[in-house]
Order: sequence, then C-alpha cells, then structure tokens
Amino acid sequence: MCSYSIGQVAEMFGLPISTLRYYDKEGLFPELARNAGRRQFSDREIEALRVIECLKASGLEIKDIKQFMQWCSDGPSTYAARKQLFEDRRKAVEEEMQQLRKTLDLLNYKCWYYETAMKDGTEDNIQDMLPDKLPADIQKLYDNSFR
Amino acid sequence: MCSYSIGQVAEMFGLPISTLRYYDKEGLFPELARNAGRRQFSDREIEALRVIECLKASGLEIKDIKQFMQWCSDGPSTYAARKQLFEDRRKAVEEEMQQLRKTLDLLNYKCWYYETAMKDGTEDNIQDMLPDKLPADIQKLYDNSFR
DNA sequence: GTAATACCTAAACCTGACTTTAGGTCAAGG
DNA sequence: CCTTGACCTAAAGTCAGGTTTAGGTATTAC
Repeated sequence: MCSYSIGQVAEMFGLPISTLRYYDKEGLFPELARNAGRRQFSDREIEALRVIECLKASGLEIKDIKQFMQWCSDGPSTYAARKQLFEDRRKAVEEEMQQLRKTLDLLNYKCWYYETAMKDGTEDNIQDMLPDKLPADIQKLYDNSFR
Repeated sequence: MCSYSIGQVAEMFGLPISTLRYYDKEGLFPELARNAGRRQFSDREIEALRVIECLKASGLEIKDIKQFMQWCSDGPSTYAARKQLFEDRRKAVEEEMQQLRKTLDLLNYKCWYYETAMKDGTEDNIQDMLPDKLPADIQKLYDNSFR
C-alpha cells in the first residue's frame, strides 16, 4: 500500500495544497490517515479525488459531495443512495450538455453574423433581412438556440 | 416599436426583477431607455438578454459581457472584436462539452458499479476484479474518464 | 381619499469555494 | 546550531453573482 504527502497529491492533480486542506476540512476525506500530524493520502483518497472532481464537474456542491463520501464510509447499506446520486448527476449532466448545444448554436450564428457584417462593412443588411431569407443552415442555428 | 416593463421582461425570461436591475447597474444595457424613471426595455434589450444568457452559459463573466455590450454601442469599428469574442466562446464551450463527456463516462461507470454492488450485496467483487476482467464497454467508460 | 401595485435607489447582506495570513512543528543539510 | 523546506492550524479575507432591505414615487382600483 502506498501513501502520498499533500504536496505529492497536489502535484498529481494540479491542485493547490490549500484546496486539498479545504476539502479535508469540509469532510471530503472521512478516513484520511495522519502520521505525526501530516496527512497521508492513500489510494482510497486518490480515487476519492477523482470522484470529487467528477461530481464537482457535474455541478454538485461540496456539502453534497461530503454526504456521498460519508455514505462510502457507511458501507453496503448506502449502495442504493449512492447509485441514485450518480443517476441524478448523469441526468443533470445530460441536461447541461443539451443546454450547451443550444448555446453553441447561438454562438455559431453570431460568428456567421459578424463574419457577414465584416464582409459587408455593416450589420444593417442582416438586421433588415427577414429570417426566412437567411441561408437555411444559419436560420436553423438561430432557431435552435430558442427551443 | 414595442417596449416592456421590467416586470414583463422578468416574466418573459423567468428571471427575478432584482437580477435585471443588477444587470442594468453592471452596464449590460448601455442604451436602455427610461420613462418617468421606469426602465423601458425595447426589442434591442430583449435580444441583448438572449445574448447575455448565451454568453453566461458559455462561462463568460458579467464584466466581459459588459465590454461586449459596450462594443455593440460603439458601432462597426468593433465588429472584429465581437467576432473574436464569439469564436473564443465557441472554443470554450466545445472544450467544456468535451470535459462533460468524460464526466459522463465516469458517472456511467459508477452507475454500473453500484448496480452491480447491489446485485452482489457487496462491492468487494468489483474492487478485487482486475480492470481487464470488466465488461469491455464498462472498462472503456472508466478509462475514458481519465484521458 | 386611501389602499394596493408596480416600479425606483442605495446600501447592506449572502453563499460557495476557495485563498491568504500569521504563527508554529519537525527533520535534514551544511 | 541554524536555516531551509515541507508540513500544520485557525481565522480572516476575497470574489462573483446575485438578493434583501429600507425607504420612496406614481398610477390605478375601490
């Protein structure tokens, strides 16, 4: 079994040491060992950090990640709760990706818009254009960004 | 030309009135009109708000959205800067989506993990399993979440 | 006339997620 | 010995993006 100092872990994950201490203080490593006061990160905490980064990227708050880590310490009786958490996160991320696709459509429309404005030297032509006169693919981008 | 009260706009966008006032205070509506002290939102501000929500969703900060809105008031000389902004945002959103795909892979792996743990009544079987003994599609989810 | 609505401002407050500061321990190297 | 480096704590500070509060105006409904 190998163990890592806080500095090594910070290095591995590209995180400031202060962030790891903050996570620990917030209860994200409920079983973290110490040696003469120094934190000893084990493979358990390395995997925990991977999950922490994933849950954070999914939009979960620290206090809810703490709850999950507590469940992990509580044993098999919490499997169902943990599974539900990941399913909820999956749903949240799928919705976020759907939102980003709409965002991307409007961004692409605006890229086209300013490219055209630069060619024309003015945006007035586009502004005055009826929507159905736009190129079909461009029109689609703009419309998609509404729904 | 139609105009809307702050309450109507809040309704249209599902935003609190306080948020619209905050955006105004932060300079996001540089040409917003007033009537007897009341804000009069025009079609220009409605479209601005759509763009604000898009830029926010792309991860842009309020102060940078303010800069963009200022460019819009500054006329054709800022077309190139505005185009560059949208291209940068497009890149940022594409990277964010790539990140979310990795996040989703780990979430899916964890869903499978706990489903299996619940069937088995323990996670020990999975823990002890060498990675290459996992079902190929599951193994892939886990691996993808690293790269 | 007065009460309810819808609006207004400035300023204080809040939240989450960190980061910084100030002061201390401990082991190794010169 | 003493200094350097890596670690430690508690507490205060920071920052974005709002929200809430307190007090005021103007229009409409009864």
